Amino acid sequence: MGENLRTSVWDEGRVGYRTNRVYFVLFKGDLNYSSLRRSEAKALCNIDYRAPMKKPSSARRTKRRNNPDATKQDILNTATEEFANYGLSGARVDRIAKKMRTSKRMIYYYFGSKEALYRTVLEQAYAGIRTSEAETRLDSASPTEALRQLIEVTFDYEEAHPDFINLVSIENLHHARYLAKAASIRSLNIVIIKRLEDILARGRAEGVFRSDIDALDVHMMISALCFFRVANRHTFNVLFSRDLSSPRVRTHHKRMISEAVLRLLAP
Amino acid sequence: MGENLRTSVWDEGRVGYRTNRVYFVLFKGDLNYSSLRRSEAKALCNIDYRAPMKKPSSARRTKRRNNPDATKQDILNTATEEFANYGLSGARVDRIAKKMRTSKRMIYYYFGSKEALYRTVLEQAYAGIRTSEAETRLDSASPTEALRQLIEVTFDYEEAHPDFINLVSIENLHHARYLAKAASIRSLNIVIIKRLEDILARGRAEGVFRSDIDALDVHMMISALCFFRVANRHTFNVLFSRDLSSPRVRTHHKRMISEAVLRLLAP
DNA sequence: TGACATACGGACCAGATTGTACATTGACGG
DNA sequence: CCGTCAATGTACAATCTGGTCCGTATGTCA
Repeated sequence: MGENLRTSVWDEGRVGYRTNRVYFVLFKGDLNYSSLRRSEAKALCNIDYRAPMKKPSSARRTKRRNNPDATKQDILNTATEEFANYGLSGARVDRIAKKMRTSKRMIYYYFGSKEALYRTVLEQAYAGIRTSEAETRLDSASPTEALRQLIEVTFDYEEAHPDFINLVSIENLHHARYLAKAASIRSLNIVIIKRLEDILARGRAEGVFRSDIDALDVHMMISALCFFRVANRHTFNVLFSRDLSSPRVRTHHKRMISEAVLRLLAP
Repeated sequence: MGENLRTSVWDEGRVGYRTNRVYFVLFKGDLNYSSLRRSEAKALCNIDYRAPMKKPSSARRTKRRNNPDATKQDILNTATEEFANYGLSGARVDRIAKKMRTSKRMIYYYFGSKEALYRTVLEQAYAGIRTSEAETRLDSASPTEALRQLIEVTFDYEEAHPDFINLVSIENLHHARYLAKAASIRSLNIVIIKRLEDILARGRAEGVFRSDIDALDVHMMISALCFFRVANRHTFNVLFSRDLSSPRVRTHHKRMISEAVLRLLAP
């Protein structure tokens, strides 16, 4: 390569960091070309290489406070919003960095890569809904009332967390590849199924629920009805001019969904 | 620009199309830089500009067949798959080009930009499902039977077209921004609502349907239940180990969904 | 107080990706 | 045949973007 290469740099030209000059090189002998790194250029051209290094803009330079936990959570919160809005490929690390109080460097310091950050965001989001469900107590009531309460909790949570809904949609577009790597999530989700099974068993014993529809079916049905309203509200609104997030519609649908599930479960 | 610019080209250098040489330029006076176009370089440097032109690799050079319509449709089909699998930002124009029988150039020739291509793909996909629905005749039967048939048609179509489902999810992540630009789509979708209204009206007249749930509610419910099974099958499978696309589950759910809607509508 | 590990900032690199410049080739009317 | 224009192929160019280099600051423990 060396002998096939010739370089030329302007008079008074310094090839270096933040200089006003830009240099270019020519190759002979093949179709490929490439610009040189500064270090290569330095060696090849024997240029005075002085990195000017900015003066730290003295004025508005607040004292740095080390706070690893806050930094980490700041990154996660900002990233959740970014990934939920733009997807994994659409999300921009630079944009996350700009919105944070810290720098892009820290994303890589704490999470290693964009993909790893996405995975962490996903895990945190799933943990959110499941622990929220787990915290609501509803054992006392009748099976019918317990089920209605469970439905309403799901409805309310999904209404209140469109970011989570988006993340689930996005993850499905990825064939749940990243979710599959988060083993912890699975055990969290078993809980809600166990709970549903419990309610269903009680209802069947009392003769108020049929037995050819199992807990997973019911969970799917509840999820489907609640999820769609949030996930697809934009296309629905564009196509049919009905705003699914308006209070009136929300109240109506909340009752309707409960009723649909309960009616279906009647023997 | 002219006076701030100095150029240099190698001895015996021809700056031109497919030449072995590459030229570089230096700017003075500001931080920006840019390489020159060939044509600019030609003018500025007074270089002998002779485009060498590749010899057409004689051997495997099949005769070109002009076929604009086929080319266009080839692009659209390939792009549909790509966008459905990767989303708008995740899709790669180069990857589409590679899968096609034609070149990337043609995408820009016919569609202008990646985004415009996406918009066309979206319109075509929506047109697909609505015309498919419009083609099924189901006026003869009783309201209950007509509704059941409509549900099953929707169910079957969405099962058979996961690409369409993905595109809808993707479009919702974009807040339906691109769908909103496709005015034609809206009128297509009104048709199915009109049809539902018709069935509901007949059913109410016969006293078999309640009247506090309207066509849009019913459409949402049907869509939600059918859509979720396809859209969220991956996360569902990972979390609960139930394959929603298996024939057994499909049959079960198809019946269950019809029943859920019909039971809800009963007075 | 000073050494060491952890936390941090910002320029900048390298490769990926969209889009374009510029050429040739095919089809078709005259 | 020949001019013209739509259709097509190839090699770039411009830019965007994930990720890293290298240097500095902060805290803490002996």
